[in-house]
Amino acid sequence: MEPLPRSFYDRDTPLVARDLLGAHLVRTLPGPGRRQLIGRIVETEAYLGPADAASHARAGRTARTEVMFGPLGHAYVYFTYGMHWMLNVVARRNEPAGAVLLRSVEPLAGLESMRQRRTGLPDKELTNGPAKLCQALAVTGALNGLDLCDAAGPLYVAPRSPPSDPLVAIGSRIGIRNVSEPWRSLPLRFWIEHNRFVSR
DNA sequence: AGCACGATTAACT
DNA sequence: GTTAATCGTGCTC
Repeated sequence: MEPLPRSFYDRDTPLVARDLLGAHLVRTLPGPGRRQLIGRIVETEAYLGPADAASHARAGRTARTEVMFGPLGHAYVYFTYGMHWMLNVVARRNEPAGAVLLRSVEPLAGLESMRQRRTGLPDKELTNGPAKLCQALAVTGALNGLDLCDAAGPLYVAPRSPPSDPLVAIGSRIGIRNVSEPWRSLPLRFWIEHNRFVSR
């Protein structure tokens, strides 16, 4: 399947976050089988440039944030809470940095492999959170900086199919309670209404 | 060199 | 509803 073109990510970060809803996240596992795990993106958040107090980019250009200042459509994968990985896609326009956090996907293919990685948990908890989907799809820091516009690579993003627009709900971002206003309350979280794999 | 805290999760009362 | 787990990052001294 064709990946979303790099130009898709060359727009205001919130627009990209909204339009990623329904798109497919395709993870090709290493090894002879090249088994594919697929998740439909159902929840995202936009993180803007250095002015955004909730974004890691607030620290400016550092070793950690470097990817967010780099080429569009690449993966920003970071480690947090001493145990979790989070996956973002670099997207921005007229901003020095910007990325979309993928918060939840709906499992479409490779469920057996996801269950293996998420042992003992019910299917509805497989990928309904940013760290959960990384664990289910075997996304770690090894994929940081990866080009997500390359379908031959281990991870890429494909357009939604069918291409019809999903019903989108909008709210404030999660997990940033210590962040100053207005950043804490900006409507930068997007999810597909009524989807059962949205977090919370 | 030390420290506070985090774009979270799972388990618990 | 609360809390432990667990460590990289950025900031202060």
